[in-house]
Amino acid sequence: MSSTERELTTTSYAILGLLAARPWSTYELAAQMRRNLHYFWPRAESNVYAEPKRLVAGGFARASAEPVGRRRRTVYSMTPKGRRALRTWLAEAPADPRLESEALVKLAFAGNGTKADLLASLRRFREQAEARRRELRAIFEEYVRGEDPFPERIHINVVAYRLLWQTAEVELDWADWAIAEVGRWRDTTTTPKRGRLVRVLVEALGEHERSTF
Amino acid sequence: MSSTERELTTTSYAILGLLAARPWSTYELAAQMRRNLHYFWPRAESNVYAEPKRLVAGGFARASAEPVGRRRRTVYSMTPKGRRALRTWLAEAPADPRLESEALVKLAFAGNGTKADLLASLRRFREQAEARRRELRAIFEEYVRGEDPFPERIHINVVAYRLLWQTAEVELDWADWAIAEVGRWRDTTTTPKRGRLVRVLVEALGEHERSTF
DNA sequence: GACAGCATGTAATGAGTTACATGATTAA
DNA sequence: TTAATCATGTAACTCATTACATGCTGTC
Repeated sequence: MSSTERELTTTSYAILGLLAARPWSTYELAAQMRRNLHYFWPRAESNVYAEPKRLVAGGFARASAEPVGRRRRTVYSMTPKGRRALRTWLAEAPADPRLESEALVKLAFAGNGTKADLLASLRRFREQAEARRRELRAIFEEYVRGEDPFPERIHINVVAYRLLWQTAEVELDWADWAIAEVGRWRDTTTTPKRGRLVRVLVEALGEHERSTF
Repeated sequence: MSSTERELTTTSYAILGLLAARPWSTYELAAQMRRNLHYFWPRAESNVYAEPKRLVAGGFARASAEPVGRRRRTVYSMTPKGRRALRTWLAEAPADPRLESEALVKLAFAGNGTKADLLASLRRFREQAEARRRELRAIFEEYVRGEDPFPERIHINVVAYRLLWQTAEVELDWADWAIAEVGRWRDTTTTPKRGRLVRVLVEALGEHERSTF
């Protein structure tokens, strides 16, 4: 409890959250991060090896080394202090979400490149969204078939996955529309009829009015 | 062109993209990043002060110092090398997008906290989405009134903003639904009727089938 | 017995963040 | 003339990434 103790990061709490269910080896933690958290808290694997060490240093987790042949495998488990920290953190307001999309940056500055480049970038965006939707669908089907690995967490997972699914849907639909729209342009710098573009915005706003009021 | 030259990051290209339009002072760059890029490439302001220096070091931009009272103000502009680099980058495939949502991490591990905590977190998520929608609506209305500051970029901005808007909409709708759903739970750990939860997933899938096939 | 892929890490480096500092300008 | 806020940065720190390394295990 020294005052020099570092603050835990969201990544710390993500690991703690996993440890709250049961002890995990680092590799299992990495696999689990890749399978699920990766959609809303992506981190490189090496981080998943580093973070538990920090948790142990702070007294939030315990490490036990099991030999596997000539190598060691470290299995981490949670301490009461870790559990308290997790509970406290869950009561705090979440930070603002953060989206990083290189495809949108490229779109924003597309005027400095060719129309073909922009279309290729949008198509890539579309593929990424479609890949995500495919992965989510596979998970959904596990649930429908009753083969989900953590049935006691289904209520939480359904809520979370629903957002991810709908986001992927919106991105896909948008990508199709955007590709068609850009396809109508002469090039990336010539502005098409302003009236039509403004109408797109008004329609977007309008859909909302209908659905909320 | 020394081989020790560092690679440019997406942030570098974002700044280059702005410089492609005209010279900017660092403060203006920061303001512009805050106003627009922030939605899909959020960066701390200090970064916006550091990045142009790296661009200058690499020969991608030029800095000119203008005194303002006893202080200096640095104005950056683009070099031909910078313009070439930007064009080349636009032709490359965009990296995978990346979403970081602490609210979703808290949802994923909500079983370790109270229902009240989870609801508070979801409400915060909702507020964040609503704030974003409000900001976007204000920008939209500028366009509708014909008061947008860069009318020559309207075709690009309309495409980009439409995605941001629809994403905000989905998040809002989801948040409302999620708050209602969690409201029906006894607590964060008791699993409600599995059948109903699975139906939610099936319906999500179903909406898609209808709209695409 | 070799090869692919799974499992388990370490090291170096750097982009980005937070925190701090202070001059200029405007409104009250 | 304050006070607030706009404008303009610097410094320290660290989380996270990329790149590397190597043991284990099943299979052909």
